[in-house]
Amino acid sequence: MSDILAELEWRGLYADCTDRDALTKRLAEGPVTLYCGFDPTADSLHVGNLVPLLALKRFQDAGHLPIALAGGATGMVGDPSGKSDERNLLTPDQLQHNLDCIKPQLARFLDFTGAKNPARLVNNYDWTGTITFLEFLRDTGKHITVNSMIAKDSVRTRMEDRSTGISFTEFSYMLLQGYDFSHLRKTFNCELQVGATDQWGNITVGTELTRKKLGATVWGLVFPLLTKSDGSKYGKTATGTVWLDPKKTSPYRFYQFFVNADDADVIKLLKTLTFLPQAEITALEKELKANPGARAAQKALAKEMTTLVHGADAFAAALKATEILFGGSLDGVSEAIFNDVVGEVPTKDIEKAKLQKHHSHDPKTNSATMHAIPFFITDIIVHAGLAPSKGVARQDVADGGIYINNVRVPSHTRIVTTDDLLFGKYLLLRKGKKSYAVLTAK
RNA sequence: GGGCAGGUGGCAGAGUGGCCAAAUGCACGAGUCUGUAAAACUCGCGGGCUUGCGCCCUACCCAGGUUCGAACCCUGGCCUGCCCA
Repeated sequence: MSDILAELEWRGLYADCTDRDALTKRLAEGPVTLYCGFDPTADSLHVGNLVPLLALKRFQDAGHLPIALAGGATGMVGDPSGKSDERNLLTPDQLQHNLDCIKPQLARFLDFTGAKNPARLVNNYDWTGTITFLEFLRDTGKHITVNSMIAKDSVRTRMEDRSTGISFTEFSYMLLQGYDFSHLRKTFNCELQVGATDQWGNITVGTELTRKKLGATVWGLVFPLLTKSDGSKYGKTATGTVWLDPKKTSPYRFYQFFVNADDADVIKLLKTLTFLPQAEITALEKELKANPGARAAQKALAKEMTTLVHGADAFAAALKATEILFGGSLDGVSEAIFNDVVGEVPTKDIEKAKLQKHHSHDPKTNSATMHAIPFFITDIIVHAGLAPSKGVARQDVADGGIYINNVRVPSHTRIVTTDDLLFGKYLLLRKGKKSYAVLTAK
């Protein structure tokens, strides 16, 4: 059994542990059952969830038994950790939907079939949902003092915040999560809970509760929050969160997200998010230093992540689309090749009838009055989702940031016609350097 | 239940009767430079119309009111914090 803690530490995944020496010893003795919880706050996991999720896999690969916990109960309450505002409660329907979406995502990365150390997927609603309030107060609440609860960072920051405060509901969250730990210890002999550092307070409630209720020693281990070099949270882009669900974030976008990693972040990301061995990452680090322009590390990262999350085929398709779009001129690109791009980048349909060729293309003559509803470039951009409004689209064109088929659009009075279609049906739009969209004329 | 403070754009935070679509910072978008990087610099950043000057609409918790005119004053709500009971 390899030294998983050392491995995690090298990868920058070790932030803190409730008792490192004891845990190290215990891990060396044999397989340990461990768990990590994921609350169904959205209908998909996102890149930020990957660190703890992949950590479960790392443990499994090292011979331990991971439990992925879907927070059907905790999700009903809302974790105040790291949140500056009280959150709106999700409706039971939303929760159930989110839960249904997240479960397969959790299952995807773990092996449930192995004979030796199969993974488990549980839902804490199954054991929390039936507990009565009084039972909870007597059997669980009694063990934890409010004094210690108030001292937790997640609570204190909210208590110090002059404008929001914290509701009793969210305040109680840590007890619920702590209860999970003791329950899992009792039913599955789960001895370790892992999570991001913002879970530290919740985890220690669990270890304390387990000790007091069961007289058992369990451990907590936390990973650093995934942050960028500037300290901001990772996994958010301009367009929003990078989701694991391909319907919410296409594999192409997913790939692009990682290809765009900063030099300052990419090595850290390789360590924390991939399973690439140490030697390979060290080599990439050297390569990055020697020849940063080649961005080999970013490409390797994007490849690993896309393959891991979406599979080899999706990666191949994303790569192909990338090579075409970022390969320079579109000249000489055949329809067959271009077809590979369609569907990889965001695609929208457009009515071909409305793109009919107009007699005059001269913007100065104000063709708008001569033809029925011509398609101005600004309309097209908004339609394609590259700009939120026509005003912004107009500005983008004025800045020189809009391209049709990789040719810069000179004026927002530019009218789009069937002449612009590639292969008689596609329109390739680009905003800035790297935002692409394809419109398909039908 | 009472007293006090406060609720402004994605966030932070000015403004406290007309000069306010609202300072400043952050975030974000485009441009230049590059390497689909970072930093720097320029421009933009509620919506619509306009080549442009500019024009129109909707906005400063909600609902009313005072006023020629309100984010700003008044009344009544709702929400939050602090203190007292």
